[in-house]
Amino acid sequence: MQNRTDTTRTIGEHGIPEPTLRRLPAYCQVLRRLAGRGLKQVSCTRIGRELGFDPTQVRKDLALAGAVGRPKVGYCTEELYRTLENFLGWNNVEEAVLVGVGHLGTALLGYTPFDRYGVRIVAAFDSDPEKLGPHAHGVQVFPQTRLPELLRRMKLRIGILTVPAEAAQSVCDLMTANGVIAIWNFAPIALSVPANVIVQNEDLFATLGVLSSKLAAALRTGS
Amino acid sequence: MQNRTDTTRTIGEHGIPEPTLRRLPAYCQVLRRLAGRGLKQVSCTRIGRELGFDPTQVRKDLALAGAVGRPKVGYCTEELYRTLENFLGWNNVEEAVLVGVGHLGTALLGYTPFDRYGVRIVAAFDSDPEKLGPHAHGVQVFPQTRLPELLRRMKLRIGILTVPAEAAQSVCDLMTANGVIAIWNFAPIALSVPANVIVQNEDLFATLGVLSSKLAAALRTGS
DNA sequence: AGTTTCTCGATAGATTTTTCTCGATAATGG
DNA sequence: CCATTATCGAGAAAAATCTATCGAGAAACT
Ligand SMILES: NC(=O)c1ccc[n+]([C@@H]2O[C@H](COP(=O)([O-])OP(=O)(O)OC[C@H]3O[C@@H](n4cnc5c(N)ncnc54)[C@H](O)[C@@H]3O)[C@@H](O)[C@H]2O)c1
Ligand SMILES: NC(=O)c1ccc[n+]([C@@H]2O[C@H](COP(=O)([O-])OP(=O)(O)OC[C@H]3O[C@@H](n4cnc5c(N)ncnc54)[C@H](O)[C@@H]3O)[C@@H](O)[C@H]2O)c1
Repeated sequence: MQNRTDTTRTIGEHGIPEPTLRRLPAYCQVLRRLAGRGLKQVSCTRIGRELGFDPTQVRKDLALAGAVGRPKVGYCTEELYRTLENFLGWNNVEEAVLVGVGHLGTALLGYTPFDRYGVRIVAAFDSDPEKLGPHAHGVQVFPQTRLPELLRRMKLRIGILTVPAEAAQSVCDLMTANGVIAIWNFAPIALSVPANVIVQNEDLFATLGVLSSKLAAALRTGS
Repeated sequence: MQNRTDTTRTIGEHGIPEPTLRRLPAYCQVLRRLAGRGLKQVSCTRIGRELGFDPTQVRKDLALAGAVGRPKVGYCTEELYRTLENFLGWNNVEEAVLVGVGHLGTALLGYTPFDRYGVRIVAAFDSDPEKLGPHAHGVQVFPQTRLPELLRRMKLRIGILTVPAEAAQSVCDLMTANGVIAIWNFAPIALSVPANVIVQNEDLFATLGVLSSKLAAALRTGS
């Protein structure tokens, strides 16, 4: 089909389709569950049924992540899980910083099984003096003013951003200026960052938008 | 291209591509911001620049949502905003129920500007007696046992699910059995529901997976 | 042992989504 | 008034993604 001079451009280093990438965590969860039930072998058909995905798609996704299976048998549950975990970078946990200990930030700080997902929050910051002090799981909340100093000292590379939208860009700048190269952004705003920095927006309202527009459509049609 | 007997099947009633649907809320946010600055007219180029999207894509998205603009001028900011809001169903706010007043549920209950996004949480439920009573914004937390009764009485159609994964399916069943037809699910598990029920999963770990695998790839390559 | 059945892996086909190109239109500035 | 420029709208092309098909291997059953 496409015989330009240089195909295989996109598949440079981590050139996995993003939709695939977004499905991998779901596979991990299913595998953990099935492994917990003592299932040694697992097939794409099975995984697909659990998640409502097409088996062929599952197979393709797993292949892209580097998994290999055997005909009739499927994949070894444990091995497949480790392959995915390794691919996602979840086997060696990265330490992370969280800025903005409000409603959402507190919820994230309180979420225990985060290190299962490759991230451990080791420090938090807030500009509000009332938020300071030790928090859940012994994570300390520091005053925002100490962010540059501590960030440099601790060499944290992942930043979680849960401040109001107005403050997001300036906090983001502060993070990137002090060594953060990957940002998980919960503020509903597009951040502008240096070229080498990775930003992933957790856009809750995108999901809500899909939900409510589908609902609106269903109500128009249905009754 | 496709001259089957019945084309225009997919474009039945709400046949907008889902990626488009997911971008619409972002356009709303930008428009709100720009309108706040007194901007009467706005172009796709401008919106695209704010969000890092391709202008053509913005134009196509807006067209799909039913917006019309004028050459050289662009769109009327206010009118465009209302068009999108109307398309998303965010102009008439739906009342919603939240089940699971834990870390995440509390954060959502505490989020003031939800009604700007078409949803108002009017009741919450939890199986833990300690969580009962009045909560932020006067939302009452009821015991889980009263869910069927109150759900039927209040005729709520949107359910927000923030219970642990193990409990998610049973709570979901309870919701759908009592009139809920749209579920915003935060539990990391695939729900099975009757055919007419809409489920949107807010899969936080999908985003985190993309982030960490990109970071892992960058670290492998870069340094 | 032979047959059946289930599954992976690869390839090709279909569909969806994004990007590009073009002409028409309206404001702006000489 | 006319050239210029910015913009929408529509349609085509390109790219990405998803789905279907087929062959071969491995286990289970007869
Ligand atoms: N709570 C939710 O359910 C929810 C849902 C969707 C999106 N969000 C988004 O998440 C972000 C946080 O929401 P929230 O409800 O937790 O808000 P919040 O107001 O409860 O918390 C924000 C926190 O950030 C702190 N902060 C403000 N400016 C700061 C600065 N410059 N440096 C450091 N800390 C600063 C505040 O002191 C506060 O503790 C917002 O952008 C919001 O739009 C929240
Ligand atoms: N907190 C986070 O940052 C976070 C992040 C990602 C995903 N999640 C997911 O969101 C969900 C909630 O997380 P959380 O941290 O708020 O958990 P949590 O344990 O703090 O809260 C769960 C709440 O649900 C209630 N509950 C349990 N079973 C119930 C039942 N059958 N009926 C009614 N209520 C019941 C509990 O009493 C508790 O109040 C989980 O599925 C979790 O995996 C949370």
